[in-house]
This record gives sequence, C-alpha cells and structure tokens, in this order.
Amino acid sequence: MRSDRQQAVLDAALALVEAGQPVTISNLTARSGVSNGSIYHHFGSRAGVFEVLYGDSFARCVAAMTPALAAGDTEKVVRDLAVRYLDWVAGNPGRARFLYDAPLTADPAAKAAAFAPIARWFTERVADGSVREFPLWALDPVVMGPAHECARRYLLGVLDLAGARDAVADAVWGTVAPLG
Amino acid sequence: MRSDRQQAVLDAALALVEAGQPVTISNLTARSGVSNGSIYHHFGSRAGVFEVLYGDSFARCVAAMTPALAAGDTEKVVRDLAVRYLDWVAGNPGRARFLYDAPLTADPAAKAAAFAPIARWFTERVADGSVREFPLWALDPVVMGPAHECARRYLLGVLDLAGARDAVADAVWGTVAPLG
DNA sequence: TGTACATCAGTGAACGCGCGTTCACTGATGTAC
DNA sequence: TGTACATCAGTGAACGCGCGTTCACTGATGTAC
Repeated sequence: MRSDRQQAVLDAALALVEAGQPVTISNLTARSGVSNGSIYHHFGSRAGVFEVLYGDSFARCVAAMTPALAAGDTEKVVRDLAVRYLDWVAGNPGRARFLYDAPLTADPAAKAAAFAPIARWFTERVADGSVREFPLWALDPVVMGPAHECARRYLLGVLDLAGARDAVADAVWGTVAPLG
Repeated sequence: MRSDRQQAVLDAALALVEAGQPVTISNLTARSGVSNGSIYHHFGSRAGVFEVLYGDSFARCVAAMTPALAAGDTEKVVRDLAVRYLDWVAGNPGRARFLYDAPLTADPAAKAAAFAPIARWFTERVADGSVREFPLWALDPVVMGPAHECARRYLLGVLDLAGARDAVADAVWGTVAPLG
C-alpha cells in the first residue's frame, strides 16, 4: 500500500522533472510538503524514490503500448506500437525522463516479463514471414530505435514529437517490413 | 593554437569519461597535472572545457562518416554510414559520451554545415527515387535512430555494439529503402 | 646596453554553496496484561 | 478499565562533503625608450 505522503513525494518528483528542476531532497520537501526525515523514513534514500518511480513508469509505458497488438494487420500493429510509444512519451514527459535517465534501475527479468507479449507477437510474425527476420534482442534498441531517438530529443526540447509521428511510424515499419 | 597544457586538460577529460569517473575540476587537475587556476586561465570555466571537447568530437565523428558517401551503390552507402558511425563510437567512447551528454553545445549552424554533404547525398537519392521519400530533418533522429539508440546503450554498458552492426545496418537501410 | 613596464601562463589556498544524509526527538496508535 | 510499553509516522536542525570558482600571487617573456 502507498500512503498519501508517499504518493505526494512521488507526485512532487514527477512535477519537478517536468518543470526541468533538479529532484533534490529539499525541492521534494518544498513541493510535497513532506519533511525530509519523512522521505527517508518511507523511501530509505533519494535513490529509493527514483526506484519506485522507475518501476511505476515502466509498467505504465508498457501498458500503454500493448493494446496495439490487437490491431490485427501486421503493418498496422507495428506502426501503432511506435505511435503509442511516442504518444505516451508526449503525455508523460516526466515519467519518460525517468526511464531514460535512470541507469537501469529495475531488474531485467521484470522488464523482460512485461515485454513478453510484444516479443511473442514478433516471434510469431518472423516465423510466418509477415515480418523480416531479426534477432529478438534488437526489438527495443534497433526496431524501436527511431522512436527512442525522437523521444529523447523531444525531451531535450529540440524536436516536435507530434510532427514526427508519421516519419517514425514509416521508419519503424521499414526496419521490419518484408523485403520487396 | 592549442598549447600542451590545454591539450593535457582535454586528454584528461576524455580519459576521465572513458574511465567512468566524473569530470570535476579536481579530477582534471589530478589527471592532467595542470593546476585548477591554469584550467580557468585557458578555458574560463568547467563548461569551457566541455565546449571545446564537444566541437572537436563532433567534427571527428562527421569526418569518420563522410567517406561512406564514396561507396557508390546506394544501399552500400547507407549501410556504411551506419556502420562507420557505430565503429567510431566503439573506438571513441569518451568523445561519443560528450556528444550525447552535452545539452546541445555547439551552434546548430555549424552542425548543419558539417552534415551538409550527407544531407545533399540523401536529397539527390530521394529525388531520383533510389531512396524512399522522407523529410530531411528526420535523417539524424529517425533514419539513424537505430544506430543512435544502440550507441547509447553500448555507452551504458548494456549492449554489444560489434554484435549489433549487421542488425543496425539492416534496419537503417530498411528505414529508407524503396518500398517493394 | 640597460631599465622599466605590460602581458601572459601558471599556482594553490581559500571560499561559498548546495547537496544527501543523519539523528535526537515528538506524538499518535496499537497491544499485553 | 487502567497502565506500561513497543511500534511507527513524522519533524527539522545539523553535519560533512565535494563541488565550481575566485583571487592574490609568482615568474618568465616580450616591448619601448
């Protein structure tokens, strides 16, 4: 269970990141109204706050993407995965920053499990040839590469993510589309 | 002109980044043997060191890529651009970190000028149809997206870049290959 | 040739600041008997 | 029912540390006359 105060701290952390301000303990106490001692009581350390937020955000991101698998048509699913990711980042810039900035908090096993449905979907399409062959480890960094790089630049404030949706969807589909 | 001491500081900064240690003034003085006052005399501030290193590294990176344009065959050029980028990152991890970490030092005009030959090459191929149509702003973040994301993860220590070369080349070519 | 001065590279102790963290404490709420 | 104690949420002043930066200073090398 998560108490009101814990939630207040997490909300404050998110608000700070979105406002471009550093997530320091003193900023957290100022934004949340929770004393620094209380933050340590509940989270153990500053890093503890980040870990909770990372786990939360990763789960939400995956949850926002998986509905794309229901689209049916292979090309539509791939494009929708990319677009859903971009939309989630645009709608949750603070959480997205946590995911990119964190030096790999959260254990890989949990991440792999969350990604499993998407991974399985691709494995099936590779098997029946509706998608080009590629190693599974490449799914996130390579296939989704264009989406990630655009998301990162959007978070830096140097790219219009809404204007990039089509180009990213084209590119991501291009990385796995069967060769003509 | 760059004095021996200036170069010593820049070398030390690079060595620190490659060793995963923070580039603080005290670390710079320890590694380079140059006193902190001298660093300020030559670079003005800590950020001044970063700016010089950023400019240097960007120029080197582009210089390492442009020879790919001479390959002739369209697909070979595109694949070679991606591979050359990955190889440069693998061979210059410290400089690559500077490029990714810097919050956009170096003016956009200089960057655009350095990229001009590559941009022109793509413009011509788009015009004659040997490459799919895409907006030019998408060249770096979208087309090179898979290479960037893999480079970033390699620098974080969670991806084998040598093993990713082929998959990245496939994907990058896929983002611009004419539709079948 | 000597002399006075300006310029520039270089030194390292010292400063101020903000950070994450610690710690002694308060007060409310069980729980045992 | 009362009493003693343990547990837990919460407070906020204080601490230590490392950081980027400043500054008064030294010494070598022009340059003018």
